[in-house]
Amino acid sequence: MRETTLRDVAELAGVSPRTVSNVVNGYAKVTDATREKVERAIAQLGYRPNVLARNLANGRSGQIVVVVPYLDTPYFAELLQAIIPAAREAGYNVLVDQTDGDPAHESSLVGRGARGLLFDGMIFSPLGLSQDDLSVRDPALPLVVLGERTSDGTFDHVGIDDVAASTEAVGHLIEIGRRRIAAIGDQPYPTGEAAQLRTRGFRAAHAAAGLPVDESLIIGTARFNRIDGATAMAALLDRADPPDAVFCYSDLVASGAIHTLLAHGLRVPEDVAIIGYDDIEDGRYGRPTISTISPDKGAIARIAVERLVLRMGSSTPVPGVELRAAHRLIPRQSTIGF
Amino acid sequence: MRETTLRDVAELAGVSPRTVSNVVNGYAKVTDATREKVERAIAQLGYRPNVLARNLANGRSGQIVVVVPYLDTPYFAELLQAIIPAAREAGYNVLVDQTDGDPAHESSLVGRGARGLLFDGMIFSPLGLSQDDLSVRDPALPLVVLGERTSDGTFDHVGIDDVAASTEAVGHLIEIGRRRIAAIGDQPYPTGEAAQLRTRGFRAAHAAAGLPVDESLIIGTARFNRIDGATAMAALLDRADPPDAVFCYSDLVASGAIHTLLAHGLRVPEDVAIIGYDDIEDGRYGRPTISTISPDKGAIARIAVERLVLRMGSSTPVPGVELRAAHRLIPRQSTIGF
DNA sequence: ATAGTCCTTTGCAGCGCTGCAATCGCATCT
DNA sequence: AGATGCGATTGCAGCGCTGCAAAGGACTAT
Repeated sequence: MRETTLRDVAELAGVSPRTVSNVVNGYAKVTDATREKVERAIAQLGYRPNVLARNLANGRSGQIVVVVPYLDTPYFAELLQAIIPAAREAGYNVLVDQTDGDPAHESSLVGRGARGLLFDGMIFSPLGLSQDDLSVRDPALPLVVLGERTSDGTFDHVGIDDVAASTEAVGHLIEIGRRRIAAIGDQPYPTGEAAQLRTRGFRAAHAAAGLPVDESLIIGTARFNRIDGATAMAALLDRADPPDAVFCYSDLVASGAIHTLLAHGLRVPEDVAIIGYDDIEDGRYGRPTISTISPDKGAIARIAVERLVLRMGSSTPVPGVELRAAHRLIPRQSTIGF
Repeated sequence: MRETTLRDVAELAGVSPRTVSNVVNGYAKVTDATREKVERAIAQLGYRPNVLARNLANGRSGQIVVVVPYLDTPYFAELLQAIIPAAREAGYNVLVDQTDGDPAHESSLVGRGARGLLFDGMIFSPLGLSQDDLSVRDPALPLVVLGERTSDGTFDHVGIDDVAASTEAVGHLIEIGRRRIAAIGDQPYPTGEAAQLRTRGFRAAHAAAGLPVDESLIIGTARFNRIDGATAMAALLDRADPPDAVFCYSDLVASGAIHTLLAHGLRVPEDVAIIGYDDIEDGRYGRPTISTISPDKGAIARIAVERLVLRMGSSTPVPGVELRAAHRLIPRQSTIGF
């Protein structure tokens, strides 16, 4: 049994298919009488537009793809959670893809031949991809990049001011009287741009307060996971001169660090104050709750979708811009106590 | 500038469009000579098939949608992480949707008129949806349901044997000598089927060991999050007779419970043993690592996709079946120590 | 040499919808 | 009455691809 088509509806309603199309799309001027007739026919036949055909006819798919490194990282999951409704509101469906941070996979996605025309645009949050890889992409694909990149002028970039945010975070630790402050999460290599910006903020805050930086307190980690935080914190505690505060490059790292501290019988924040980054939901409910830098995820999602829609709608190239979403410092129990 | 089409390639290669199509799709018999000619033309023009047109022509979109209640729940994120590659291997793209557990949203998705023909099938992990809601859905939509439901015969259901798994989990606690065992996560109302199965296993394990069940040790929670576990555990510790072990209905709940225990200066598992459910990544790296029931997520994903593909490919109704993926008990530090 | 066989290649038509521009019908104006 | 204007409706053609069945070509068998 065939699905009912526009033509079927038109026949029943006694109008042309084109008019039915107009009704369905709310186009143009249609008399109330005609509209009603058509709508009755639609209801009677249970007509549902064939999205595929519509897409082909007007050359767009109405879908955008959001590419993240890991779906199971709370930050990305929460971001996605914000992007999906924003995109839907703009009339787009969201396809999700994950790359596992694999550079090959990441560049195959932005590169030519991707997946044909299944999506009209892409919101991409690269991880293992360096700046160069982004430049060899298909220039026709509307692209908005999230995170710590800089636009080469052919795509938009949305992020928060990481250096400023990190400076605030560390400044907060200094303000509450801490003097031996560690940093967990540095990644001093090409694909570690995000981490490096945070390290820069770490230094800036020290400089602003006239404090020296103990380089040995900057601990590198391969990723920003709980286990990384837990391990790094354990290493810090093994030292003769453990820190009295730690700036963690993600809330997951902070969570791992806190875990280690509690397991060692230390108190947070009394013995060691901890501040994280990302403001994931877990951090709001743990014990202690985690002080953090909260990027405005709703704004990031909204801005990203808005820009992407703009790009997709334009027939001429849109110059790439740098866009900043707001962030704020949220002091919680892990720095200011109960 | 138009994208190059099949016709352009055909012209350049000096063959018919149909032959180019055959080459692109690896169809039928094509001479090596012809194939090579065509492939050269494709490369020269940078031709990419228009997926939209292909979809329209053969009446399928090549996409399936996976609907989960929350994207930011690790269990769902990990499941999705398994489903996406499995679907891709079968030639399908994955659309992701989340319902926030909202019954209205959930039923609008499975109901008629959903999103037209944008997806060929759906893998659905309902939460707030009761059995009845599932039955009023569009019968033409191939559907595979995950979790703790039972099929009404028009769709497939994939899950693990929750009662057996829960029985094993609690049996393990009994085996290591615990006698006052609590359960955190019960949901004694219509949409709490998953929870109820676990409670049933909890009772079964007690019965098998000839132990009485202390009803007051069965704690209900609204969701399966960390905060729920933390709160419930705190309540248990306030009692005059706290438990010596807890069966948590998810690893997140377990994680929250452990957090509370450590914060109270108690030791896990020495003072209180904890076992979770889901085997999420966090549980493998925390401290202590969390003993858990590990559903074979890879198998769930594979089976779900396989069945869905079968349904989508069949023109006649496929009877719905109940499918079970394997699970296993993984004892870790939170029950057997370091 | 002719018929028969088998494999490769082709042409046609159409998936269901929409952009475009033409057309129709009606009311208003001179 | 005829001309003019304007909004509502329509027809055409085509988006780019594939299913189908038939045509073509090369080769073998008689």
